[in-house]
Amino acid sequence: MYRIDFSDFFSSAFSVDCIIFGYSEDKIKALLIKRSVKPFENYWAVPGDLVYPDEDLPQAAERVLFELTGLKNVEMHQSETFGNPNRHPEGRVITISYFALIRIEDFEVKASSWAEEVSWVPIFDIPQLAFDHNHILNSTFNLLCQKLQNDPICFDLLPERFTLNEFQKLFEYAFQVEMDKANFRKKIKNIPLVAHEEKQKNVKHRPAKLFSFNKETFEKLTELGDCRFRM
Amino acid sequence: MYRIDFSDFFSSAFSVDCIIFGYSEDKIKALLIKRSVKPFENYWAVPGDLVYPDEDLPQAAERVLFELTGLKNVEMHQSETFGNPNRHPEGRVITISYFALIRIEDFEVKASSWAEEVSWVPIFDIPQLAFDHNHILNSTFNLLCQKLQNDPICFDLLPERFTLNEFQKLFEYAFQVEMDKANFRKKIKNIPLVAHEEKQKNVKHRPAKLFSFNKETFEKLTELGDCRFRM
DNA sequence: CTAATTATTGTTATAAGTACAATAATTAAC
DNA sequence: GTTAATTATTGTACTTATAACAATAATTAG
Repeated sequence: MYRIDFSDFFSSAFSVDCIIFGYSEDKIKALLIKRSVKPFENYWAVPGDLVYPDEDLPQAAERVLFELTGLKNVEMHQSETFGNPNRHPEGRVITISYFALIRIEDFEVKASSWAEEVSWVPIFDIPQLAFDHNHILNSTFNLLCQKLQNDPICFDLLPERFTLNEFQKLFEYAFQVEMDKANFRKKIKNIPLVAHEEKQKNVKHRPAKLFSFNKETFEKLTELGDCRFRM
Repeated sequence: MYRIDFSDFFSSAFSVDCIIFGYSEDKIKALLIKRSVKPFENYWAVPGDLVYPDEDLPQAAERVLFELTGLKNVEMHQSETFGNPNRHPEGRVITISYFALIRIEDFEVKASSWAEEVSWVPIFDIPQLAFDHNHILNSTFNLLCQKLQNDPICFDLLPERFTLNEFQKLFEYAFQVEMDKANFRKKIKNIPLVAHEEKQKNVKHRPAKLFSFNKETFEKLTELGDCRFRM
């Protein structure tokens, strides 16, 4: 027996918002779209849209991201849910935010559907966004920073082959600090990076060696207790 | 201009589920209720219910928790959102889970509304629960373990005055490991605990000194960079 | 007063973190 | 070629943290 009329509650909608992080030119960036529809027409926003009534949330996030930006095959992680009754001017819309980390250079983005433009914007240079998207983005970036400290997800942002300096500068940018090169190398020395013969190109100084990260190797070591990622 | 009929999407409901963690008898426990209504009548479950159409999510979590268990004035934190289209047998219900950490001995819980019974159950002895509540609870406990390692939230579970052994056993239980007493004390020596004259009572051996944790003191030190909680 | 029990503090060795210095490899200018 | 400029990489000395284990201290129960 139900205590109240169940159907009274079916008067809300859900959306997903996708925060896509990338890293280039020593900066962590987020993928934004320019809205061509009301409300907040012509505002920059995080890609997001309503979820179909029978659609699972991660699938919705993938679909919406693809429709607006052309991005597909990116691994999405849930971050936070925003449900203030007034957050959407047209009705009660609760939004579940998802985030992904991608290698900017491996993907091509292209505005489509009601997205007029797409752009990678450095996380510390975000303009005023539609809805409560500044709040959503900030909150998700904080979560990213948490995760950067406890899981080896930085390698999802770095190119497949990277220099130790690119690696270091990712953390310097995220936490807005300067780090000592020698000490950074000591700190990461138990992460099983693969060193390649190949070197950095097109630089006007001594080129740095390139490294890559193998997730499987890392996880094997972690299981044995021989390795733990902590920054 | 909208691209499709906006109102078509308003056909879902949402709920909040409240995971309340406590610590007693050297065990981390979760507060469960026994359902007296369908569906899943007579199953144990996490306290949770539908959100009113104009209600904010944290408020809904507080209200629902109070209605079912009599608990109030607990600080709720959002954890994760579960939206599988089939998770609720009666329709599309997306649930946002919240968790709180309380000192069991400071609160009284009492079943009410459609909760027939309430009980504190050790986290490693949870029975089969209603809906996808086992999944929700496990996932939230994992989140708790993450947070236990990076923030001084263990002191929300411990009594206001605690022994170093109670402190240690909280971590031993959470991570199911044994720790060396002497080394544990060294590890926590930069956490600014207040030592009291008062000692443990009603034990049949040398009583331990009681300590307490001052959040403000801790946060001042943290800002200065003199202190960082990591376990 | 003594045994039992747990609290608390020490010891030693090894590993990690910090600040700074030295050396190595490359390009560009001459 | 030789050299200056630039950045990569490695090293040194000192301080702190971690780990395994041992010793001492305070209390209760008898």
